[in-house]
Amino acid sequence: MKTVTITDVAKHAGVSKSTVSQYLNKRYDYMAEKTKKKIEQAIEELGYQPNFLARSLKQKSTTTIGVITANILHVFSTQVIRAIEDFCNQHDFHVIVCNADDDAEKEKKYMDMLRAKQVDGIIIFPTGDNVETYNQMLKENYPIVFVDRYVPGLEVSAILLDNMKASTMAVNEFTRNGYEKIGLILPENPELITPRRERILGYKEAMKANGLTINPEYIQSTEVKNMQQALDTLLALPDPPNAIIAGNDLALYEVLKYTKEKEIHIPKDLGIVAIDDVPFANLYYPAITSIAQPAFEMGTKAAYLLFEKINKQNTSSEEVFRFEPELIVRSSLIESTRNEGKGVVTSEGNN
Amino acid sequence: MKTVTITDVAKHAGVSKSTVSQYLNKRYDYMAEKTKKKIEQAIEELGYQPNFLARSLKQKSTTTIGVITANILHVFSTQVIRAIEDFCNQHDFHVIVCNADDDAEKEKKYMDMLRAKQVDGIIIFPTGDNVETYNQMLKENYPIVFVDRYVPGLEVSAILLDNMKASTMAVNEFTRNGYEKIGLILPENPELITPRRERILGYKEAMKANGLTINPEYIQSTEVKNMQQALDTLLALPDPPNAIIAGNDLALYEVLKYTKEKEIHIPKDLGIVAIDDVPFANLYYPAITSIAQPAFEMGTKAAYLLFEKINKQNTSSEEVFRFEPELIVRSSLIESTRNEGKGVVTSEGNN
DNA sequence: CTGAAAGCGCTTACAG
DNA sequence: CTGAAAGCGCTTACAG
Repeated sequence: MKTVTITDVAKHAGVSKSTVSQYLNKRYDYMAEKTKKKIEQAIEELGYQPNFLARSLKQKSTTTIGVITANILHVFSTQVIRAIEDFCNQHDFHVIVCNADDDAEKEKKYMDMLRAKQVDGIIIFPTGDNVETYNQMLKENYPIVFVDRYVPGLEVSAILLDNMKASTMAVNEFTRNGYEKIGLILPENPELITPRRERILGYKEAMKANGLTINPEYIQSTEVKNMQQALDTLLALPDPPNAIIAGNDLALYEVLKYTKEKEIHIPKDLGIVAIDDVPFANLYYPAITSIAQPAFEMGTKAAYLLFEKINKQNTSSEEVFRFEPELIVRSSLIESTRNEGKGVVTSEGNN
Repeated sequence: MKTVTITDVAKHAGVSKSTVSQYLNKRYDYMAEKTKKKIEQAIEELGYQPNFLARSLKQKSTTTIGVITANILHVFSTQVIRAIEDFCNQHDFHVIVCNADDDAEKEKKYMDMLRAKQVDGIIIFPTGDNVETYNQMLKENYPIVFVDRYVPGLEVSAILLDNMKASTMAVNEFTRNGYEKIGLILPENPELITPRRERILGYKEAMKANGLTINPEYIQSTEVKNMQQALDTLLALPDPPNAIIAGNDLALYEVLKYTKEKEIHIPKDLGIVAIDDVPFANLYYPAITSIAQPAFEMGTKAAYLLFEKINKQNTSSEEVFRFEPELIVRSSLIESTRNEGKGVVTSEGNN
């Protein structure tokens, strides 16, 4: 099946390519009705479909963006991508999805190829390990936006959770109910990965603010596959915690797996607060008190920001946007008798 | 920042564009060492990055494919996409992800634009409502593969779960343990959506095969938002089921939400088997007996098949591939004392 | 071993 | 109101 081009249409309709092109781009300003009709008919008869690639080459826009995420299997990433895709679809853009798996080399390969393919911009959950490339894009004024993580020292717009606040909320929810021995478990690499670093920091500060001492052994940052053991260690301490903050969804899975296997009762034996609200937190026995992040708003904002850059509307300096976490009180810790009413305490997102 | 092109490199290196192009495509056969060096250096000095678009226009391949899924938020879709993306990445392809939301118009728009952008092929979870476009692509020999669903009467390669077998397994797991009053709940539109249609069919046949009568009221196929009510209806029946098959992950969420709210005890009051194994099925109290589908293998196979078509290796007729579901026995139904050993009964996927 | 020329399928001033 | 021409940034026979 030979592909039919604009030249074929022009011939068939007895007009020039230019005119057909005008038609396609809806520049009817000075177009005779019958010319329109002729072209319309030629297109119909030949089953012509414009080649977007050729147009992109000329117009220097592919109406396509790239998203480089750590791993699309994480619920948060999926939700962010969904929001981005929705936004893009409304603007007739497409999104190329890439999984960098926290691997700097993969990330670099994706960034390079995506740009070679002339995507109009890239949204990245950065590994943080390709500073040179990030910088190069910045220098070229190539539209990029970071999500979930930022890279210190780089002037890139970033969409982040207020992670300090998230762990503060978690700690406070415990202390408010009389807990003092609060552990924290989350995946490895807190130096590199913004949310992990900040959540640990926020935890520490909140502990201090509550007049509690920080026991370094109470903080377990480790590979997911070692978490069962980390939990063993944590609970075998001479003075073990009676409360645990699951630093993200992966950590929560591991904690629940552990408590189930060891028949540790929540909240009687152990109180739990999870950062990242997963769909089943509400269905669990007991329902898990969580700190939710507004994934959809964050994704939408990222897309919005990228579009501003693409359209050069925002030549202002790069900014960091912090989104508010939301505490969803459920039943995974024992409530002390206290003055405050029971129920959902929320703080609305600002963006 | 003016973008630097192959012409600039040629000038800078003192050679022709053709030679630079040869270099870029690693056709060194007859290239003098010093020519290579000169070009290499010019590229380095200018920070040249080839424009893939221009190449694609000429070579008629974008090394990009499209995936049109119903909704990336569904765990199954996410897993399939992850597998596809992995496969593509290994072959230096990219994937554009689209959410059709079971909306035929959205699907059509995506199909059209994706082709206009000259993607090399498309993997679709079809709505089934764009037969004309599907047919057109087929006629043009445009590479497409269907996943999860197929469209009757269309000769398109499709990757499907053996849905009949999945519900048969679910029914048998119940009957084997003495259950006879088995309900089925799943989302609406069983006429259109293959897995739903087939799961109902498989359920009916398995009931018959077990000598059980089919009570139409036991089958609830309804919008997700009406499922709570459907469950009410189901359990308010004069002779209500004591076992329910959740026809997919969404249905399972609704069932668990319902049982939790109504304080219905699983498995004492109600036995549950879920089709689609969700990550938390294993963590739930009680752990949910599930029929898993091999999402990753299915995604990989879809990508593999599409690549065969793209490379014209597979000009043979279109085929339907059925993947084997796997029964994972857990604790959401009461086991009768019986001869078979307890434990995980699996049937391996074949592909 | 390397270069000139044509071409991929469009768009866009510009001329008439 | 419409067309001829140049150009987007590459690749690819072909000639020398």
